Amino acid sequence: MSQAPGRLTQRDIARLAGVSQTTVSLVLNNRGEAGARIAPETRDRVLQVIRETGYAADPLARRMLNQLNQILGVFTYEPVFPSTSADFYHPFLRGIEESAERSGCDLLLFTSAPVRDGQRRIFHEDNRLRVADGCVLLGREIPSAELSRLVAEDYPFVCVGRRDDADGRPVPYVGADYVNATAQLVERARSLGHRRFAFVGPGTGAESSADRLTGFRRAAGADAPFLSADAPDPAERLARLLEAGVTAVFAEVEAEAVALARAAAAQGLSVPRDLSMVTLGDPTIPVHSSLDFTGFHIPRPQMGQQAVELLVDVLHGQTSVTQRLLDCELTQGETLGPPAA
Amino acid sequence: MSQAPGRLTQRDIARLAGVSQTTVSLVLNNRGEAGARIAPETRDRVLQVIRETGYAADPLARRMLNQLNQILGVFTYEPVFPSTSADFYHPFLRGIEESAERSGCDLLLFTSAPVRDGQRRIFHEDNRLRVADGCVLLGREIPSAELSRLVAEDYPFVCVGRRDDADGRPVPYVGADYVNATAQLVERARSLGHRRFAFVGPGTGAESSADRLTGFRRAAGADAPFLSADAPDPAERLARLLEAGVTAVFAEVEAEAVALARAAAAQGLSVPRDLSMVTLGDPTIPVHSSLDFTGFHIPRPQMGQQAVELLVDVLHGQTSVTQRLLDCELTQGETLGPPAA
DNA sequence: TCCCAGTAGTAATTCGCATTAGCAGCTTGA
DNA sequence: TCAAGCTGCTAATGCGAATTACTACTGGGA
Repeated sequence: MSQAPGRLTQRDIARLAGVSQTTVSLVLNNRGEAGARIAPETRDRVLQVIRETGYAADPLARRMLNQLNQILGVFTYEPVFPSTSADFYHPFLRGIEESAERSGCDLLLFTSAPVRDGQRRIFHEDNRLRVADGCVLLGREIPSAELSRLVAEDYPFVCVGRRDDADGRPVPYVGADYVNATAQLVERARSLGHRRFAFVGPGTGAESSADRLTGFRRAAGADAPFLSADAPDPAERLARLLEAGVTAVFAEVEAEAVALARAAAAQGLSVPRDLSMVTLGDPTIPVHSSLDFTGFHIPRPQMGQQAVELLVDVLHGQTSVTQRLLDCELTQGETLGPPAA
Repeated sequence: MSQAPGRLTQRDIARLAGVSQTTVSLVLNNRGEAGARIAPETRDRVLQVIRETGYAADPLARRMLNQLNQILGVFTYEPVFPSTSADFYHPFLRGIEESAERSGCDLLLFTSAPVRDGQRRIFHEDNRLRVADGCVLLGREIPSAELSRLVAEDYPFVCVGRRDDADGRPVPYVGADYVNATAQLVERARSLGHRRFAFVGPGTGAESSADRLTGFRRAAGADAPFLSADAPDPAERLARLLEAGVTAVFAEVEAEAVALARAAAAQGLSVPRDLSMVTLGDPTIPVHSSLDFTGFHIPRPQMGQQAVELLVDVLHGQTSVTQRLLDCELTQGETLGPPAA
């Protein structure tokens, strides 16, 4: 019915060049020279028509035959261009874009995925994942059901951020080594003389949360206090920490660190003189604070970049290692100092 | 490669239910009741098998039939996710994304377009424009040669931002009415008592520049001073304006307004007491300034949104009006006041 | 003169699904 | 009794591109 006005097909090209559709296809796919049993003269004629018309193969038709289209999908669990959290997601996307450009691929944003229960879902009636050759997945938390299904269907994809196995099968990813970065920060605190550490934050749910807690526990000991930030009042949380004799606090979220620091200031305590404070990664939500926190940087652009590179390798069957962890750079900051004597 | 091994097809379902593929298709598509001449018994049997197997139609195959791929291209003349200028382009893209989501389309970013002469080009060897059903074009300045070719090829596209005709043929766009917004600001200044106005900025090149100058001239008179910001020294430009007796300056670019204001302050002049200053649109480059400029807002998200809507309409042959101008909202600000007596 | 090999192209088929045309078998109606 | 009209299903076709199988032609050697 709704006839696409100008969609050109190989038949059109064939007609214009006075050859068969097969010939057009051969010209396009044996571009090199090997095995192409097409006279140079003919090939040039066909290519000329293609150039003049700007013909490009229908990606759907090609995917029907399991061909690659140089199209990489990008699936985000939040809108790509939001006002909030833009600052956080952007660097990943910048890396993705950069890498896609280098490998000559176009990026397909799956904006068609409808939001359900406040989240986008990959799998829905009419999911168009297969339009892309493969897909990069971006999101703090990715429902494991979706991951399982992707793995089960053998769909080529790479997550940005480490992921747990899905149904016992490894999930391809390029992640940041939060475990190690967190552990290193604890060690740094220890070498400054701290002995009582505490972790404040969710610590569960997303892998990124769990990894930070894991790193903390590894270095601080399994019995070090772990405070989920549920308690409504920062002052109360601070009080509990001080009661426990904690001298160095590791906050998963920068916002929490800021809240605690403020509560401390309200009590006349100063950071880091009376209490050291470390944040575990770049803020997801922009926070206003004059404090230059000690912590680490997440190598976001690199993660995006390498995710695309890995995906391309996977698509070309050029790799068997599908999981990469990148180091985080520790930042000096000014919120970690020796404990009060 | 990416074909899931055990992927079910209607043929499989048909075999399992002991019917033909056609029947399966009919059962699935005439679900309602109209025209479906399938015995309830048969239909139930088919549905049963579908339920048991979890079969889902391949969306690619479906889309093959109704000619539209639901892929909208987005061509930007700069990278989409840069660190600089992100603030300016983002709102457009947010609108585009939002609208694409609503119309169930995916967005294809043409990251594969190579950069030549410091700019991306649509048309290059092997351009993949036609992979998408149509395309949204984003950029301050779009080479008219490219526009001409798009129009000539009858390729469905919509520009964000007004564009001049290409080779005498109208270019589809959703733009902002800079002419009117600028003229209104001049009128506002006039009603405050100003009589000598000046326009500072390129004023030519991109349509967006030209439109502002046009609006300015329309309201201020063709002989009002127009200063291209070429002169290297802001102080010098300021001097020239004051010499000419100008009391209200209309700066195309916020950065220029800031520079002039600074130069004025250096001479002990204050804005708006000694000199009124108006900026014509949101800053393209973030500028640090404590001044809250009088000017207007560009309805960027709306422009992006409507560009997609228009494109979709064009693709469905549902519209003949392919040019839209949106109003800009004037901002009060504090840099426009009555002229010094 | 005939056969084999090589060259340059085309017809036919495939992917998974929707749609159209059509084919049996069973009522009706006159 | 037979054409006309249903009912319930299937064969055939098409979407656009890739691939396989095949054909038509040209030379060269014996």
